[in-house]
Amino acid sequence: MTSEDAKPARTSGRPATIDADAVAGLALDLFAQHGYENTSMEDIARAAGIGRKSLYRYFASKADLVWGGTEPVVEASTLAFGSFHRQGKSDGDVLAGLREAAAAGVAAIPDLSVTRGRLRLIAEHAELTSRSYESLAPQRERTLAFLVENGLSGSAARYLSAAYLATTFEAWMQWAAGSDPDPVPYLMAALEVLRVPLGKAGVS
Amino acid sequence: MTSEDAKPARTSGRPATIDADAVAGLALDLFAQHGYENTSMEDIARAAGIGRKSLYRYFASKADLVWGGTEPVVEASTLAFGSFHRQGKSDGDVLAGLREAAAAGVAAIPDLSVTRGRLRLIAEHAELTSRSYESLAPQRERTLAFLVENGLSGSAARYLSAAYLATTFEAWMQWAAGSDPDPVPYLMAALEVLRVPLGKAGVS
DNA sequence: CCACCTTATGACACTCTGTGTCATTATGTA
DNA sequence: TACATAATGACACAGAGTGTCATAAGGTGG
Repeated sequence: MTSEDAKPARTSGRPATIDADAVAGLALDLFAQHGYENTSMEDIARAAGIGRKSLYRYFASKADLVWGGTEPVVEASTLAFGSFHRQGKSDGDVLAGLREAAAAGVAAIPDLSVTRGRLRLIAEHAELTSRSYESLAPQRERTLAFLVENGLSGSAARYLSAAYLATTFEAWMQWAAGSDPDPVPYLMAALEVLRVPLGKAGVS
Repeated sequence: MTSEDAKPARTSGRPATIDADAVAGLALDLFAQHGYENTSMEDIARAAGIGRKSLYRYFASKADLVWGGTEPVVEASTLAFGSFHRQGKSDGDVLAGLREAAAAGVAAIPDLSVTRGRLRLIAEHAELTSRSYESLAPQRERTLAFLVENGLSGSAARYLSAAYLATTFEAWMQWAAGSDPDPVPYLMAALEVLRVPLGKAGVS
């Protein structure tokens, strides 16, 4: 999400002058100040000193301004899946892998208070809460792949990954609603409701 | 959702001339024929022979035309929770209650093929899939209440109900994607990934 | 130092969703 | 027949999101 990585360092052409992260932060401020629906994309663009169309070039939708910052968490969870597998624990409890992934996501967040603000904003607006399904789609795929790699059948993996996404999201929301500094206990409690169905090793 | 119940039988005033169910059915036909996003509310209104504003009086949003028909399922599940409790099995496995509720929802559907079409449409459009969070909100509350009444702690109930909603939704989507007539096996398989966390009876 | 090329930028116009207002119409009741 | 009630739709509006296109700005090669 940060504006400097990913981009393969172009050799020519006009360089970007807009700092996407700064604009997103500014938008969050405006949302906190005037309310989400009372702040139009036009308002945000004007406050950022850019055109509305330019704003849309960096953020595909208004919701992206809020959800955009969650991508690093997904990325970190993905990496945790990778290392879990490589450590050769794959014959063990895949739930341990899910726990590790959830905790790794937490560790990837530089400033939890910003995340709390973001999640509270999401909780307050159904339009944003709904977006969780789409925003977590990459994580759903990664989780599914991890579970299948570790011996679960396709359908069991699908249901377990759906449950994993839903419970961890709910855990984050519960954490955000309160004032506890550490979200990990919430995540661990949430994952307590999951189990690996019997006869998991159907393949290979 | 049907246009005749719920309404407390007014004593005077002009009676409604619009059949909401018929309009929703017509909209589904148009969506199937021209695609969801290629069909505007204006198109639907025109095809139904009514004004766009009147259409919005019956359906708060375009998504409601698709999701509206799922309310009976939620209602039936709710009733199943009630009877489960009254049968005095509440000291037993609450997961059995969830299974009963899921199955009861299936039994409440008059024509499964219509539901399959609806769910396929939902699956194809992220905009509609997202809506599941909002559309299932009543069911989330009912499930939460059921679990709490049966001795789960607030947080465990919250996580379990989130997982219940997510897995059953995923089960419905899996069923809709295929051609099996009965969704129940999908639902039962999905619920296999759930468990009641230890120390559930923390209250009362 | 200049020409060129690539890309960011924003002005303009447009469609569609969703909402609010308000006059009109139709129907059952007194 | 008058009245109250509620459905209906015409009109107008804000805002999200998209497409097109001319222009500006900086780097690269001559």
